[in-house]
Parts: sequence; C-alpha cells; structure tokens
Amino acid sequence: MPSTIRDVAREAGVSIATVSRAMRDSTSVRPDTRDRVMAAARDLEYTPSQLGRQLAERRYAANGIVFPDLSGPYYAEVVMGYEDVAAELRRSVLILSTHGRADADAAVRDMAGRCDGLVVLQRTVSDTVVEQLAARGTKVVLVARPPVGDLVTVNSENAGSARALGEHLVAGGARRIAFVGDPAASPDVAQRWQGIRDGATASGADLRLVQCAELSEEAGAVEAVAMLAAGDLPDAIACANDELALGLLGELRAAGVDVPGQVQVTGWDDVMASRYADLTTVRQPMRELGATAARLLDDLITGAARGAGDPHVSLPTELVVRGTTRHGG
Amino acid sequence: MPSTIRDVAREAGVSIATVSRAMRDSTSVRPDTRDRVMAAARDLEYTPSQLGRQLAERRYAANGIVFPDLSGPYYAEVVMGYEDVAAELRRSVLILSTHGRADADAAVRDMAGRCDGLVVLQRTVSDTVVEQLAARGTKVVLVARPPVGDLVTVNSENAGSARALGEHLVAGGARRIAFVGDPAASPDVAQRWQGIRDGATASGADLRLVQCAELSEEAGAVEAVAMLAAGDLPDAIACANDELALGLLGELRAAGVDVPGQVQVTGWDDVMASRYADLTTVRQPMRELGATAARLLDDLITGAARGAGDPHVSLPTELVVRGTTRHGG
DNA sequence: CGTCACGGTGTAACCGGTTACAGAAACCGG
DNA sequence: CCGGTTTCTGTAACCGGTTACACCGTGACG
Repeated sequence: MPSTIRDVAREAGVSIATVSRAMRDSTSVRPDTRDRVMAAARDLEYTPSQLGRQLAERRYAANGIVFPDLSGPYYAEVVMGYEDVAAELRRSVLILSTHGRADADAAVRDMAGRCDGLVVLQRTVSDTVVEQLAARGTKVVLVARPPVGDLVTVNSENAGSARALGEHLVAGGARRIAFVGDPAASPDVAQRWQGIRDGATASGADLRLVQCAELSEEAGAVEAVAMLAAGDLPDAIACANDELALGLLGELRAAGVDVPGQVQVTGWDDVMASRYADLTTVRQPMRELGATAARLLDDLITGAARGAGDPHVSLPTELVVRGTTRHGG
Repeated sequence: MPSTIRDVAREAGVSIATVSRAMRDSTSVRPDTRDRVMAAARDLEYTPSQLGRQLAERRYAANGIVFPDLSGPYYAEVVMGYEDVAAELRRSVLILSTHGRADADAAVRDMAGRCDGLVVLQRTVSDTVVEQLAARGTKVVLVARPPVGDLVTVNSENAGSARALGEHLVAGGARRIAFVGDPAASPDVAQRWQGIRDGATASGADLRLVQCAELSEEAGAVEAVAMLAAGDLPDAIACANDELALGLLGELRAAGVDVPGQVQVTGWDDVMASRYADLTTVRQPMRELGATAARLLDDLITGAARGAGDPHVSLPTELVVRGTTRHGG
C-alpha cells in the first residue's frame, strides 16, 4: 500500500536511481531535480522501505540482545544501557528472552538473520550455536558468559569485591559463613564464591556452600526456612544475588532473627529493593555492561580496531555496606 | 559470505524454486529430491535470509514496542509480558526507548519500517505520527495512552481502585490529603487523581494537588523536603506511582516522621521495592498489559476479528494494603 | 572548432528469497 | 498403447531498494 521508489520516480519524472540518490545524498543530484523528487516524495508520503534498503546494502542496521529474563531488575538495566548506545549509533534493537524456551537456539538463529551482530547474556545460547553464528559472519559479544574461542567478552569484576565482602563479614565478627548459590551455574557466581572464600578463609573463618540453583526471592525464602528448621544458623549468609538475599532476609526477620546481630546477610547486584531492605551488597555497573557491549559490538561491525588489545573487558564493582552487616567490627 | 539459495540449488542440482519449496513445505516435493536439497543445505550451512524472505512475502514477522524508559520496573514488566507472547506467536521483537530523545518520531518511523505492527506505551509518540503509521498500514495498539481515532487501546483500570484507595485513607483517619503527581502528564495519573478525590471527598475529606511532573524517587524526596520545610504535613500523601512514594517515604522517615501514625503514604504499581518498604499501593497487572497488547496486535496483523467488540480493553487492578496506611480505622 | 573532462541522469544488474505459470514426467483407467 | 490427470520441477517475474556503468550535454581549453 505505501508508495515505492518507482511511484516517486514516475511522479517526479525521473528514474529510480535519481530518486535513490536524491533521498540519500544531496551532492551528485542537481538542486532543482532534488527538489522535484523531494516534493513528489512528500506528496506520496514516501518512506523508503528498510527491507529493500537492507537487502541491497547487505546490512541490517540492527543489533540483537539475548538474555534469560527481564523479570528482575538486573537484565532490564543491562538491556537499557545497550539500547541507549545502540540508538545513539542509529541501530535498531531486537530482543530475545530465552526464558525457559526449548527452541531458544532456533530463535537465536532466526534473530541472527535479522541483525548485523548480537550480544549474548549469560549462558542463554550454547557454545555450538555461538560458534556457528560467529563463523557465519554475525558479530558476537558475550556478556557475563564464559568465553568461546576468542570472541569479545564483557564482565564485571567479581573476585576483588567478593574478597572484600568476605573480609568485611569476618571483620564484623563472622566465623562460620554460608554461601547460598550454585557456582556451577555461572562463572559469575563461581567467582563470587571463590572470592568470598578467599577473603573469609584468609582471615581464619569458615565458608560452606549451600547449593541453590535458582536465584529468586522464593528460593531465598526456601533456604531460610531450611536453615531455621535445621536450627543451625551460621554467623553470616552471603547470597549469590540480591533477590536470593531479599527472600532469605524476609523469612529470617519474620522468624524474629536479629539481623545483623545474630546473622549477617549480604547479596549481590544492588537492585533497587535492596536499598529499602537495607541490604549490604555489591553494586554492579549494569547499564555500563550493556553500553560497553554495544560499543564493542559496533566496533566489530564497523570494523573499527579500537579493541585491538585484550578482547576481554572487565568492569569494576563496588562493595555497598548497609544495615544487614556489622560495620567497623 | 553465508551461502544463498542459489548455492544450494547448484549443489543439489535443482532449481532455486525447488530449494525454496523443500525448505518450507514438505509436500509438493518428492521425498528423494527433498533429501538431496536438505543434504546440500546442511553441507553449505545454509540458513534462508530473513531479509529476502520478508521482502518477497511482504511481511516482517516482527513487532515493535515503544516505551519511555526501562529504568523503573514498570515498563520492563510490560515489555516482558509482550515479548513472551510475541515469541509464542513466533514474531521477533524490536524495542525502542524514547527516553529523552529529540528524534523519537523519526526513530519510530524507522521502526515502523521494520515490523508489521507496534505497541505504543504512554505518550511516547505524538498523535500525528501514530495516525500516519496507522494510515500507512502499520498496525498499532496503544497502551496506557490516550486513544487516537478508533485505534485499539489497553489500559489498566484506575478509577475504581483509586476510589477505594481514597476511602481507605479516610477510613484510616485522614482529613487532609495531598496527591503528588501531574494529572496532565498522563490519563492514568489523571484517573488516579480523580478517583482518589472522589473516594476522599465523598467521605468528607479534603484533597489537594501537589504538582509534580517527574515520577522518580528523586522527585519524591524533593517533594518531601518541601513539605517538611513548609511545616504543613497533611494526614495522608497519595503518590502517582511507587517510585515517587518510595523517595518521599525515605525522606519522611529520615526526618523522624511517624508513618503511618502522623502521615499515611501510598503509591501505585506495586513494584518489588514496595514490598520491602512496606508501602500501601495498587497492584497493576503489568505483564498482562504487555501480553494483552501483543495478542490484540497479532489479531490486527493476522486479520482475526476477535476484538470485534469494544476496541478499548481495561484490565483490573487491586488495592494492596501494607504498613504505610492505617488499617481498619 | 574539435576535444576532453566532468557533472547529472538513466539503464540494468544486482541483493536473496517466493510463487504464478508452464512444461515434463509419472501414473491412471480404458 | 493412448489420452488425461496428477505430481513434480524449472523458468522467470516479482518484492523495493542500491549502484556500476554507459551516456549525454555542457563548459573549458588548446
């Protein structure tokens, strides 16, 4: 229904090549011809079809981003940072949440057929598919995901802050510390676990692992109930992320446990709710993660050699001490 | 670089038409031919170009969604609900955050050139552009936005819950109530303001408006400081959304004000942080909003007449009473 | 005045698929 | 064994743009 370049050409009495030229560069077309074309385009409400253009130019001017879920605040922030930069670079953004979908790989392949490059958050896409895409020429940047080949990755620094967190807990008097999470689930969690252990054990405390795969408030509540039932509360509980910690914290407080007097509790991410729950945590630069990934991806697509150095970028994090841990000590 | 349909045709010793047919429907191609084609496709790692396909079929199999921002939890949830349904319907999702961008209209037009239909949240797109898009054949669904022409809209019910909220505050003993927000900013806020006023005044209380355009924690904090400075606290403060209320609440509590003893405070949306701040609020079905919009949009695109009735859908909301208001009365 | 350079424009060949139409091959009953 | 279907496949014309190349007219220069 919308008018095409040929309609405009007919209306303006020129060839389609001239219309194309008039629409995209002002040089190489005589001013009066250009005006005639523009007038015709306006009359016909002509908007060049992105599709035709993309096919001819063999570029999409679009980027994708694949993430597990948008329900927590974490990914939303990353996506936001990504979209922001992408829009600045005049590229459209396609999103794909793999959630629990079985056909995630197929969906990702489909998406790859619609954009010049994409960012993969976490383990949402298998190594094989990532490699295939990269081999086919789709540019890929991995965020918070184990590296594949020598693809560019962006992560936030975990080890340092985790260590600081471990030391902070011990300084607050903790001797027996529990870490709630699943180090096997993601390298991020593994690094947090490792770092906290380093910090805690170096100071002579004990760290034990409470295996917990899901990182939700519900899972946190479940773990809290289990610990209370076992009647064996540690001095401190370090959670793999904030949502887990918030769920756990709610349950502990409901049970009348004194936090941080009896048990210290920490999370990771510094989501909005943590400020209100007064939860000690580690702030991740979520928007920066997305923004950085977008820029690196653009470099790859445009062929800029900015990232000639290390293809593995790591962004700093920051320990945020609040009321669920003991200060000073 | 990736192989095309012609490569596969050559490899398999058939014509491109046969390849096309073999790839998309299993009937109408002899099994052994089909196998040859599939084998060739596998060998060459052939994936049909979405671009070519879309151009030929004159459909994008993609939907867009335009929203102001993803920083709060509200839009993220709506987008999530939208993406979920879209993925189910096998459509890709394009996102566009208008944030503070000056060229938002141009970006939306560009987006419209990449999808069969799109959803517009709030006032992110001007009436003129919405009308143009609709006229050009792009299907449009409006969410939480004033109607344009007879386009389909999806909203959550505001008036009823707002009225209930007003009555609840009065039942808690409030005589002088302040509403913080800007009814002119969005019809949602206008309806909340109106509804709360109805509920409050019917019970003999007073409602005054504290004009505040921005709906952020910062803005809420600013308003709280202003009220404290003026030394004239009302009995209750109803905020246009949760973030505003949370910011305000933080400041009041920091100043030693007794909530809800001295002042009752309410928000709107029921974001995650509100549970931890123990904020009385109204729950909106955010995911449903997105999901419903996605389904209605799909109906429009596929031409299903499901929505033959009223093109204005309204989803129910629910008053959530917590600790920042006085129960019972 | 002939030639050359150059700016402006049109023709036509792409980009990578889908599909109407026609023709070939296989199958059927008589 | 033949005519008529039916089933399969190929040819070619799209979809809506971009762009290499050829062409034409003009002004400058020798």
